[in-house]
Amino acid sequence: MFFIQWVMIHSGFQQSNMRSRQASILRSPPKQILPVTVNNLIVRTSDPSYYKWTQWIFIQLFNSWYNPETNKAENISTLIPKLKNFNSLSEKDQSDLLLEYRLAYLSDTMVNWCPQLGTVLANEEVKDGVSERGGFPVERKLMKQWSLRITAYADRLFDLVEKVTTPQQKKAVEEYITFAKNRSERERMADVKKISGVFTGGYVDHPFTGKKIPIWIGDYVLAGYGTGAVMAVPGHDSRDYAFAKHFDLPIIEVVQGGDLSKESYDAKEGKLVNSDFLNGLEVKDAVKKAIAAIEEKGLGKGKTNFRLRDAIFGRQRYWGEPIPVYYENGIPKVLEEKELPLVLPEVDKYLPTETGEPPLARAKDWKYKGKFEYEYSTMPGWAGSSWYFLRYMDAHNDQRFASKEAVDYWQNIDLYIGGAEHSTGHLLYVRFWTKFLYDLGLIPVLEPAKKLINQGMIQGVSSFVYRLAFEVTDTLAAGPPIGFNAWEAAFLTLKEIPFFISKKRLDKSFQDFKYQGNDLEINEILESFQDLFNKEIPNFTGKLKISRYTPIYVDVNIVNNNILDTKSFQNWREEYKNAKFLLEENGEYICGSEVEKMSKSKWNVVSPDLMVEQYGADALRLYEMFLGPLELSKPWNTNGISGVSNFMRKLWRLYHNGEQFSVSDEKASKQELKTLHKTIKKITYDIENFSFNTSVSNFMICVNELTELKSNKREILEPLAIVISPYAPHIAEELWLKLGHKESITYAEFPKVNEEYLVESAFNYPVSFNGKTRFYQEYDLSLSKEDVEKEILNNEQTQKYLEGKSPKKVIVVHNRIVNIVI
RNA sequence: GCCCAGUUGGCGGAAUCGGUAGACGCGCUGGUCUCAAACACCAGUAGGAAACUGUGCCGGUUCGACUCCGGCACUGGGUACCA
Repeated sequence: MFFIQWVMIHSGFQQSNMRSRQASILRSPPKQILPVTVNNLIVRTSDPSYYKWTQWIFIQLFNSWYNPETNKAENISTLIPKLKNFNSLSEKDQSDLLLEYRLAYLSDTMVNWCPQLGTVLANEEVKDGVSERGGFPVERKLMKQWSLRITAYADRLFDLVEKVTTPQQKKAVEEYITFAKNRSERERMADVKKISGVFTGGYVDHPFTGKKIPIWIGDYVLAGYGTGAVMAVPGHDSRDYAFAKHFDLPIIEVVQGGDLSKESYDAKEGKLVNSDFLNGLEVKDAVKKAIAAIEEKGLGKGKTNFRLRDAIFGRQRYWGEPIPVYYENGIPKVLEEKELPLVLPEVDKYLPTETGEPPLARAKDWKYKGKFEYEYSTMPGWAGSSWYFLRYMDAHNDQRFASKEAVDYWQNIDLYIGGAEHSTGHLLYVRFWTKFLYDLGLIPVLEPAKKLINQGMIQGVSSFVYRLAFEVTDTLAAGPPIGFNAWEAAFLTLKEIPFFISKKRLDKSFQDFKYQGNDLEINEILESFQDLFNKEIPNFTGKLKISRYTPIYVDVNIVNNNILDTKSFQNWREEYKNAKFLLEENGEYICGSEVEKMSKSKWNVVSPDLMVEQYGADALRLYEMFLGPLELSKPWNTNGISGVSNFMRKLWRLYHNGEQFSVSDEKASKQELKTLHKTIKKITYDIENFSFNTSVSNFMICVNELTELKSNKREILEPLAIVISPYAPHIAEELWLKLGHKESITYAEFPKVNEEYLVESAFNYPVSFNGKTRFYQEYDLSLSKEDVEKEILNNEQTQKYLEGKSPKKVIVVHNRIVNIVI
């Protein structure tokens, strides 16, 4: 099923870019890969008939608060009686007060504001304090933003005991609750080498020993961490340790196991020492006991702190669902259900206004009831995707997000497969919205999915070329003065003729982007470039100096095995048409490479379309599975696809004699049945365990064995087609029709294993000495453990390895292994 | 920095409960077919002459460790406005 989402533009000014991105998303994955296309189940979150309900859910969030007593979301009306003097407040004050409780609320949040672009930037769009696009300064700015009170659900998002969960989900939950802190703090944390800090002059009393402890401020401490308690463990935290060493502060060992004169002991394992009533306890127990003791003394209370922050819900972009809010005298109010959807208004440009308001502020006469301003920010990309699993259940309902019958019937997703990179954002919000809708009694489930698998991502292999930067020296000093034109030409040449150095040669001469030393290699480089240079400008007398190099992403489609096609490179971009290269001795230009996420900006995207054209959709499907475990990330490499393609040809041949379809109705042999049932057993196991890569291997083994047996029996080939159909649906369907069936193979029953065919009569024992396998010995399965032991000790080869000694111990694991300890 | 995952031949990977390391495929080498090439087919392919050694590194548990435990290194992902 397809899921088409908003495509956001990065920064307002690239509409054409936006169109191409949208197109590329529509194109991939190639729809032939999917066995079934259910056209009426396409869900577009950008379609008003869909986002009407996204807006509707937002209104429910606005109208709700989280009741800590019942531990669930409730309508805001149940809150009002609990608020003192609520009715005597002004309308504005009432609104402000309620906003402090609503699950969708306006708040002041810190954002990366770029005044020149007039927009808020993602952290990843900010590099070294300037915008990635355009290099404009970025400042941290406090902004009124719509936010969702996801923290109200922190306990429940983290609470794994709550009804449904799987180990995978637990893992995912842990990923959700990741560290939250703002950028400047992160930058300070990253800079751990610098140790700076100061004694404040103040002291605190130790709650248990009563000793006075001086308070220092360190740069590496997070401002938001903890709640006012003073904490430092110089013996057992490497940063605290470095800090204490630097300022010569006392370091007291409290956990045994390290050597504090040399380094900190950070491991949280070991017995406590120098800790009064905690001495002798393990760290875990000591923490519990210390918290209990603090509570007993009335000094504090144990509390679990979640590293979760409320989710900012407003975006200063055009492409997104309008937030169904208008302002009446500065008071935010939501639309009524019958007024939905609030559709995106037309604007002249997808740019912020001159005064820095979001693009929606450009819309002419876009006012609620003709007089009240709408909210100008839009919803983030994840808004629509936070509930689309529900819409699939009833995609065309215009009365409700999905009918009650549908949500009761379908419940939740059986299996959610998504990349780990989605865990933090998307999944967190889906689970939050699901719990919220459950609280309101709108859906019967607490979790969007019964099971969750984090599939690995197919990564790209980026290639780099290295451009050298030169300086011209001695232009005036050398010989007769050269004319202005020659001098200018030199600079133009440097600009217009980019010089690229091959990776291996680069590695010999450069470190950390800087040219190191004046070795032979680099002189050679200079000479060869000087030659090129002098050819370009005959009367040039200046000297070249290499200053540094810059790695540049190069389109992977013109690189093969790290070797650059230099001709194609020159044609790739106008600015490189005069490019010169310093090659390896064998005349090749070697590129640098790195494995990373596929991304247009990294020029490492390979499209599967070509693969489908060349090998077919089944081969691509099989190959993708064959690449490795579902949960592992790996770089996309098409080198092995011919293997699965060959396999499919062999499979086809089993059912054919030359061009002719040929399947016999003879009884299958024991051997053939064994091969078939072995395969059924393995594939059944693999499907249950999502181990699709080994399935493909086993189909190959099966087809190889059947080819060997020259098997073309219907009794074998018919079940085989069914077993393979989930993996290679197109070819299986075609074979199925040729086998004479009228109905699609999709409806055929999956064959069951018959263990009878798999029974063996003997086992070939690996015989090992001190754990090393030396030879094999076959024994009948009926032989008991004791008999095997007796037999093996009398074995001629055993005697050879024993060299006359008598074994200390003989271990026989029945039908598994023999190990003799000498 | 913090959180998560991974590291096995030339390459992708297999080994299901602690019990035969390298299944299957790619690549490579040699051969058959061909005037030749491609395709196809056959054989070999962790290293080493061998004894043996080998699953990122150091240590531990065990008769036995890719698998379990402790520590470390490196790579990838996330870190909240890419979705």
